Amino acid sequence: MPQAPGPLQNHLLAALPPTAYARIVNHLEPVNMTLGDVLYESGAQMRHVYFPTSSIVSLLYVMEDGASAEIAVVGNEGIVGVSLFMGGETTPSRAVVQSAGHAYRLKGQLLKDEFNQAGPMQRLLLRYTQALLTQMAQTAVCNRHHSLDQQLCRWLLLSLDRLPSNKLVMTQELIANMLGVRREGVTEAAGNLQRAGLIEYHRGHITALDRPGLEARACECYAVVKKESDRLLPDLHAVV
Amino acid sequence: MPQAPGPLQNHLLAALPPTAYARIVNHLEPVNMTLGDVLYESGAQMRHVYFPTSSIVSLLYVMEDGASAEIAVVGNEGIVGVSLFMGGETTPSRAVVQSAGHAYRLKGQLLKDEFNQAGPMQRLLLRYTQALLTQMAQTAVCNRHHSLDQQLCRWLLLSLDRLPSNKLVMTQELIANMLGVRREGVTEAAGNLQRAGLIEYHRGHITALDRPGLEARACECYAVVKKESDRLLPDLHAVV
DNA sequence: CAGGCTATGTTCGGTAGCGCACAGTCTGGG
DNA sequence: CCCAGACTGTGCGCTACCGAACATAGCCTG
Repeated sequence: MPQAPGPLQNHLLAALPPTAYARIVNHLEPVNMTLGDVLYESGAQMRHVYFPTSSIVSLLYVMEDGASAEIAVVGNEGIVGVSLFMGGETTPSRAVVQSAGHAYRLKGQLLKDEFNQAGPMQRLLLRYTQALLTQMAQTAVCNRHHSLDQQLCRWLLLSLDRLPSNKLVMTQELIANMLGVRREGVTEAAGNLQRAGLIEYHRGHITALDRPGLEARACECYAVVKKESDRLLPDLHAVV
Repeated sequence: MPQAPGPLQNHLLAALPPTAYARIVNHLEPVNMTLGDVLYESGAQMRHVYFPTSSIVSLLYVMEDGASAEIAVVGNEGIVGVSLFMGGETTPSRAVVQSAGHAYRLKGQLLKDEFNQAGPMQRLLLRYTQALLTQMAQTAVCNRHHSLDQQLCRWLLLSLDRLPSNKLVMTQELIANMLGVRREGVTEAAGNLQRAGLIEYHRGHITALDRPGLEARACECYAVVKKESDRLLPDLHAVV
């Protein structure tokens, strides 16, 4: 793996004013995020929050019978562990690394202290949480109304938005877990996209070939989430 | 309609310490909520937040083609308009009165001022928002995995929890809009429940006959949301 | 008390996705 | 270099739900 990206690759950290950033920077620990790592288990107490830089984390709900569904996805635009500062301390969902890479983590108490200053960190985190809310809402709508083809496009786009390249490492089996569908269904949908020349699939490696094509094929859900994220979240001014 | 319930019928207002409550009580305006009233349109600026007392409000997402899906439901346990204090000011969803009754509303700026005191009101609203997050997440899961029968049970229970009696006024057509399914599907599912002796249905009037039976027939989603709400939200100590 | 509207019930063909079984095919480790 | 295991592709029958069309029944209003 190449040189670990700096903390400012995370948009939230990058958007903090220097004084706020200075208060926490020495407490940020770099973490290697390996595919499949479980950051939080459902209902478990969280010790840290995570600021992904080059990794992607999925928030999943796992049902009693083992079936699962992705609730939301978090990359370098966000933070994993909102329930810490929202006051609940835990959530009924699980956080799993969906795409390997790096992140910085911060002790929960330090984040809460900073949040409780009611300054820029609080404003930033709350706006991010609202974006997360929109993503969850749109996931619910999408699960209700849209075809697997469309949902796969949405999912690919959400992931691609959080990665520097147009390639992602992800088996159909894992995608099926995220989307809460059968593996065979993903095989078929991915085959459709491949035949349409939108992606190239090869044993756990997906390359997006035609991003506008994917956007055209996705349902409106992707655009809604994207637009709302762009509206709510600050631009990344300082890229280190 | 009988005597309007007092503000303390809303659990959030009731949980405020006297000093915080005193700051806003004179600004609370009673509102009559009629079935179908639209409190907020998607993307519109919100002037007020609403604290339901005896009414229920649905948060809906309406798609480009007119199809809709309920994202979450808010009753006397909560507040309508979280995006105001979360910092986004608007959301892509619509808030519609699903069950007629009363509410108190508060000017947006006053709520924001109180929220920004970073006191009990803030803690309360954030915990409520986390409960809302859980509800949305579970809606997404439920839409993915559960049968219409189960979803209808979940939906009925969520509504019944927010009403004083075991009756609700709601046509199958409206339920279908909420759940994002066909009206005929609701007819069939409701027929199943009626034949099982769980509910009685009569031209827009539903009476729950066997609540434990409904809970047994609902999917785990209802229990998850309920449990998490109970955990996150304060008990209603002062009932006026 | 007639007529119209609203709400509910029923039917029927079509389809997306499920569950299962199994067949290829790539790849890394011994 | 070879084989076990991981990954992907296919083919069934099945079910839940969709879309549309239509039938009935309660309720209100004139």
